[in-house]
Amino acid sequence: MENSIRKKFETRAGIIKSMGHPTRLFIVDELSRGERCVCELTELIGADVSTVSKHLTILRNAGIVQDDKRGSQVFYSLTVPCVLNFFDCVESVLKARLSKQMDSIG
Amino acid sequence: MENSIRKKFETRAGIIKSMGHPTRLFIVDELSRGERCVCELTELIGADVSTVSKHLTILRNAGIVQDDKRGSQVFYSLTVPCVLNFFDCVESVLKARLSKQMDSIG
DNA sequence: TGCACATTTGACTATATTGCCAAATGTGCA
DNA sequence: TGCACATTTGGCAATATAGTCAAATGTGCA
Repeated sequence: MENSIRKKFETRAGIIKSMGHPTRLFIVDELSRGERCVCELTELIGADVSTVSKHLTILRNAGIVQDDKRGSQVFYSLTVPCVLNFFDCVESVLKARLSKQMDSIG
Repeated sequence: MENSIRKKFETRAGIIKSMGHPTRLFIVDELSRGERCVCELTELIGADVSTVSKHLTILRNAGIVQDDKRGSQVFYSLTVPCVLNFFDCVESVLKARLSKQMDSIG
């Protein structure tokens, strides 16, 4: 694969990869219903704040979320709504997976 | 996070994660133009066949691609066309990232 | 059967990711 | 200033992932 092509796919894969983690996908899902501060997300996820913060950093670096510091809190929100389409497609994949399973059982 | 919720996001993140690798994203892109055998993909990617085969296994297990063995060759194709929407959204994210950069430069 | 070709699998090393704790940083307020 | 709270960062151990080579498997054909 030519180098500029490889770079192109590295950049794009990086964006997708940032959502390829259960906690981060949960965050995206949660932010689809509005902005949330780190403390709210931490409460919902039930992990260490530092862990949540790092996941948010990964999503921010990818460009999936943006942060808004207000007072001592930091509110995160989605930068681009289209990431929600991922969920629909993932459901299609799951559906296709199931019908394949059915076929194999007969 | 409750256990059934965690599992739900693990399953879905796994599907997304399978596309979060440059080579695998390239494969998805290439398959959007029709089925390809392992040898063709290997040629295009320029990596070891075994590496390509393993990437294809990951995509197959995720449910993104399906294989069709014909003779001594194995042809891969997309199971669900909607994964191509990912590309459009990724471009939006890149665009948003760029305009943010512009803003920060002023 | 035996050979050429296509693909997968196993074993291994190198590298990357994750999560936790502790410490640092930043903010508002008494 | 000093304290409480929110968040980020650094360091570290456990785990997961990626790539390579060698070997195994499967197919078609002479």
